[in-house]
Amino acid sequence: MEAAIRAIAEPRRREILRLVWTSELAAGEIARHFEVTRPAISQHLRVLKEAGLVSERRNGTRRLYRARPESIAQLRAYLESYWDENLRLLKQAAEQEEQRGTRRDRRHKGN
Amino acid sequence: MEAAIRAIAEPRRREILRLVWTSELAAGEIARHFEVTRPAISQHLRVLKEAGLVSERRNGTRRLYRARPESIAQLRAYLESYWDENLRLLKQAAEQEEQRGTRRDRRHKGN
DNA sequence: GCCATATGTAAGTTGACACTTTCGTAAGTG
DNA sequence: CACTTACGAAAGTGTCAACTTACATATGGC
Repeated sequence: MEAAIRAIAEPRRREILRLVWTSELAAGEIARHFEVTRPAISQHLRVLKEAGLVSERRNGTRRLYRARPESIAQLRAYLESYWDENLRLLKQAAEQEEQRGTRRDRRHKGN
Repeated sequence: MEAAIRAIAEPRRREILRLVWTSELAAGEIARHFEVTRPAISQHLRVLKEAGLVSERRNGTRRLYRARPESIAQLRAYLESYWDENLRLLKQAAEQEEQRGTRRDRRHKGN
């Protein structure tokens, strides 16, 4: 999961991921979309693969890559839970604040 | 935006962000939650601040940090649109595939 | 078997980055 | 005005990451 976040933090990898989202593409075809050298893309593909975000399939001399929807969904869910958990904490804090407010007059007035 | 993604790709910064999500905290208080030195946290705070994810307010000798919900929401929206846009492309591709399928018998039979 | 095609791997370079230790500085406290 | 507290800034270090240029490897066609 940690690897997945780091993987998509790199803009080029987000683009690659988008490319193989809808169709299986060979490494060379992917590389043709960019201005960097092919090995550079190869390395990005490895990062994406090790993060579980893409799958690789060999066909003849070519290697076909495609996005793995489940792992992507997992990553997405992780981030969602991050935002949501924090939002929950925020709400909770607000409620406790309110609680303290309504209870204030019950405390003995010192303090 | 790019800066924001890179900012939250770092686990420690995600933790910091979570800490200041619900309450404004001084740099020192934040640092106390971690095992690294205070300057290290100070640097993380700067990254978060430059990414717009936290705001800084000075009060006496202290600097109080707190999460900026709007920018966080923006980041979240950016990621959402990334997933959604891709999902849309995926659906579209599937539909076109289906289109091609139903139209196949209308094409003159060669090929 | 020979040659082209498609691709990963290795090694080296450069820059970024997460840290540390040291120093500077501004605000409170006696 | 010293002294402490709360910080960021500067400078140095080790590691990692995104590249590049070779090179190795596997498949397919002739």
